[in-house]
Amino acid sequence: MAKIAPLSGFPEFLPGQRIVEQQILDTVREIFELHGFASLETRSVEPLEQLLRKGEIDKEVYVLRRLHASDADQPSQADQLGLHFDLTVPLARYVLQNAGHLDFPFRRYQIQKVWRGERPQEGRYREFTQADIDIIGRDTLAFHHEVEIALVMAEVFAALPIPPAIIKVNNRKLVEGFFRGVGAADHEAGLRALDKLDKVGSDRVRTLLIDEAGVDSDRADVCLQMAQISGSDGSVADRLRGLGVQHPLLDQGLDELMAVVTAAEARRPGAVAADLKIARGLDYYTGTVFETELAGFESLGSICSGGRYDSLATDGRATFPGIGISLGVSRLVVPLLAAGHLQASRTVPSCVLVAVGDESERAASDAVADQLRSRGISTEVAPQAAKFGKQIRHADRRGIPFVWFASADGHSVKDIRSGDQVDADPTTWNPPASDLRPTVTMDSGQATDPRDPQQEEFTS
RNA sequence: GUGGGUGUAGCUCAGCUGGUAGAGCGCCGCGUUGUGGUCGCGGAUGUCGCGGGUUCGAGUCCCGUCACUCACCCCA
Repeated sequence: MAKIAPLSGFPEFLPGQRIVEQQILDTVREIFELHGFASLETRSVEPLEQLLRKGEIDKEVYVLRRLHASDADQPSQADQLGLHFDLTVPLARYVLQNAGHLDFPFRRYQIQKVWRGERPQEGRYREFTQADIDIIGRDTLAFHHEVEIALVMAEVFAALPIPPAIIKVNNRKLVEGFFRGVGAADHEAGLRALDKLDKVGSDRVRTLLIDEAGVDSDRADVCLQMAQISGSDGSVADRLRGLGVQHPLLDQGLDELMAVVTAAEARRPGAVAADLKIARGLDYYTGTVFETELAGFESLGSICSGGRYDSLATDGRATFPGIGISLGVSRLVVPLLAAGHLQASRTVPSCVLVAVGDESERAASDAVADQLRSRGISTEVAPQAAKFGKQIRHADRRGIPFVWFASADGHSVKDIRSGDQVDADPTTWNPPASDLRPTVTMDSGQATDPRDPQQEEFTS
């Protein structure tokens, strides 16, 4: 029999892994809604023209084509449909389209698949799930939302059974002002160079700054010093000012950066830190930018990124500035599962397996199952009236904690982990609350409830 | 798109200079004739990625191809 190979970059889960992902998605959704973000789903496709605004053809967009389309009705680029590669561009289109029906500032979350036609690697996929929150204003958007957005994500990280995640913040105005202040010819090239600091080291970045960004060789070191500044208190501003670079944009960016960092530090210490080397590739960001580093998984890159965009959407009369951040659910979950750090307590939702003594007694077992289900206990009935040993094994393989035995003498339920078996009444029996649903465990033996912010510390 | 690595049982892998394919784990059965897990004994499983070539003979050598994977680029 021919083996079906997996399709690279299109991750799929086994049932137990899917349970982990679903619980994480449930937690994300719950916290987003706790903060009043409304759910939105946009279509999977946008006109190619919309996706490629500013003529960037380097974006790896998957296009959609009818199998039976003839060469004659080859659509123009304007009509061609592409799968969206993020959730921000569709949001911009949606806001313009529905501006008359929306109330501003408009707060929405969106958890959907996106597609990018890139070469896959660990943590980067061709089809993956993003969880976005954005706040969109009409003409203006108050600055405090930038703090709010970061703190909502920080709350998500605190609630998830994952290693510590730190949101790194920088500001485009600050960096641009800095590069103007040191007389760089191309501040965008400078940005890209600094972004590589962790990867290629300061010597190579110095070369890039000089060759690509046009920084004078004697000022390249000042840029490197700037890039090495990070922290979550006022010393960040002091160290930056100590470098002596002057530019109005730099001052404005620094004020904004410090406002985000100090406000976040006051409300959730340790969750957010300034880091002046982070750049963010996407070109529509105009101020605050976010990246998130997952402890022990730094090589994945950012698991959650976003920022402020002043002019992503405009209809000529009004502009719609926004602030948003996007959690790469797949980038977070797939590597943690692959490394074996996350485990579900079982591979099925079932809390109870009702044994079947003989096929002639199946109806009685079904009745027990229905009684348990009516009280919210996920229950399945044994597929065969096999030996009880096999039925217990059926439950054991799947991690189902309880097996129910019904006989003419009465009912009993066995906790197959302890082996304890007790008489029970299907109309009143309840499992311990912790067994009602599958639980997600981080590493070995540490049960964590994704909804419980008091989760265990990650140990690697 | 560019460059490197790897394809052998369900999984992880061994298989030397060519000589008819192996281990561990898992799976199935029995011991234990209707209460699993431990233990013991027994058993099943392969187009050796695919196509071609060299050879008496190819998992092994050569060519091609596909897939997976890592790095660059870029990003969640």
